[in-house]
Amino acid sequence: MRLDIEALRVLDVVIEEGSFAKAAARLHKAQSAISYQIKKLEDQLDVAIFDRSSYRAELTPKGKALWVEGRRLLQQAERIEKLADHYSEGWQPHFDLVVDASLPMEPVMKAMKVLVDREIPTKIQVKVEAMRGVQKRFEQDKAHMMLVKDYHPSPHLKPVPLPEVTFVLVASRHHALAAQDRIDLNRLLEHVELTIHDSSEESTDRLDEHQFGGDRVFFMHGFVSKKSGLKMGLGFGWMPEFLIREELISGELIELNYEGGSRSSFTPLLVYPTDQPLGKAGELILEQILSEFATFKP
Amino acid sequence: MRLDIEALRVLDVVIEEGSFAKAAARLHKAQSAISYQIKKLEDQLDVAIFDRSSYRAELTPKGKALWVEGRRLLQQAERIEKLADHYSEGWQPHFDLVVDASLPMEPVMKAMKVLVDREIPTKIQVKVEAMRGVQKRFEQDKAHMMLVKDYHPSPHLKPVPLPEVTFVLVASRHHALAAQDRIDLNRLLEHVELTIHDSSEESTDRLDEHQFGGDRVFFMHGFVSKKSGLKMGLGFGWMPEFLIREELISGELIELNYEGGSRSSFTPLLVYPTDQPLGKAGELILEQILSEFATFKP
DNA sequence: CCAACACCATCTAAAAAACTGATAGTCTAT
DNA sequence: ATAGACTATCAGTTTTTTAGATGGTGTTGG
Repeated sequence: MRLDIEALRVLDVVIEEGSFAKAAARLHKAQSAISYQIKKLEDQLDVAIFDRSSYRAELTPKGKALWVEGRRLLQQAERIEKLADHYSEGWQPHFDLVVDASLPMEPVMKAMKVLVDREIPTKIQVKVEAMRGVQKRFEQDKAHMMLVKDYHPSPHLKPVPLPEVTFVLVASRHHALAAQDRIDLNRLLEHVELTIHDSSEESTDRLDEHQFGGDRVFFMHGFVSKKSGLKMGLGFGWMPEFLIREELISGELIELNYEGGSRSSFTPLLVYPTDQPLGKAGELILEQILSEFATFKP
Repeated sequence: MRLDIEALRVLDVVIEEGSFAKAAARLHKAQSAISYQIKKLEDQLDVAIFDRSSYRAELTPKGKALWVEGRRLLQQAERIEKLADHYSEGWQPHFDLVVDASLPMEPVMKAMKVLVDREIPTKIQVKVEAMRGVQKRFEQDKAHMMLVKDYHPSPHLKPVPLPEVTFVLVASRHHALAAQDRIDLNRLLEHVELTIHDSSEESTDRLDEHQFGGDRVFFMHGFVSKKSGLKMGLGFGWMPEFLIREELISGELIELNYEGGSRSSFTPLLVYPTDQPLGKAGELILEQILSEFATFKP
């Protein structure tokens, strides 16, 4: 017979109350039951927890050390029970959110902070991916929600529109294209294009709508490195407007005068599966993200 | 009925083995006993841990999360059992050692490091005190050992001599006394004496043997601050030779030419009570400290 | 396609553990 | 001294846990 929790619970109460008898009263048990549990614990651990030589049973140093460890175990037990309670109340253990890198992170972060502050029992994971990698990750991880620029529709997926995001075609002010007027596609293709590396590996064949397909395309690993590549004049490329607002104002990055249009807007979508309920955490996250995006001004 | 460890143990084995039946085999129990324990756990926590809709019982996400928490509880339970085992093997929960500040700490530290490296289950506490504070703390805390310069003998205390420690009467080279020849006591008392504050408060009346009792005595809070006080020329005072060896060689501190003798040696003692066994940890500590002191060359 | 197998739930009876209530011994305080 | 508070222990009862048997369901391999 191995260590069991009940004995530790009894030990804890005995020490708190100061005597077996009082502990029995508090636990609504007979005093003999307390004696039994303590004796059992001592037999199991083969340690004298109480010193019976004096009148009142006194805690030995070893007993005290074991008590301290026992309390840690009881705390862990309570954690588990509380966790299970949360589950019964409709909280899920996990909530996975996949976000397209071209969307502003700030409202997502703010929404997460609100949830963290509320001490939600659900463990929330946010994964940032690019292009087709978003939906791939969403399906692969069986995630609960994604924020995307574009996605493969399905009867099981419900989209909710988010505020528009504008992309601008830019290059460094020192870049050859920066000074040119009425640039056509061929002219553009003579230069290096910077784009984001699709996080779903193999698909080098498919092109994103914000990608021209010239001979020399540099794949960057996120908008942060893409932006610094653009700033150092490595090439030209599309950038979300909210990420380069300052550089456009300061003139560090120049909006290209491209014939096909140097601006392009799209409506990002919040997508979630309808074949399973969002759950308590999901509803909250949905609500928070929508509210944060609604008030978001970059 | 509350959460119990046995159910978590069963859950863990079931998940490891992949099926109720295999878990039953490994635990030398009937398969129905496994079913019972898992069902009980699910009832207690009111959470579906396994999904029985498919052929093999599959762990649900909630079940997995609870399993992870359950394992932490099992680990804590093992900790407790192991701790109790150590106790049965003669290890004590605590070992308190009080050390006089005028003794070299290096061998003590080295001895402690050896014990820590051996991963002794006993929690060792070292407390450094000064003068009469050493024995006071020893008695007050019912410590298991002390390293002292001097102590009140008792039939229950056994002393073991340690290598000699030499005290030197010194002052800064810039101090008025530094240049003087054949200093007598009266001359000495004209100057400020630096000494260590006895850590047993009230006893301002009793003087340590290394204390002259002039009008202006500065009480420092340890040999470190005493040394810096001496170096900045605040006064004169006794210092253990091993602590100021470098300063004596460099001439930063000068050994005073005092009539009564500028050097004084004593034999520090390792003292422990004989009315209770030292225990496994105590024996080891005794052995280590003696060996470290024996080989200690400052 | 079917037979052999592996999986799990459920039932009953039996074993084990935990508890109660009573009693006795010990110590404290008045 | 005596009442009161403390714990150990015992016998008997209740509760929990287990084994063993059975049945339904799904898988696998000839």
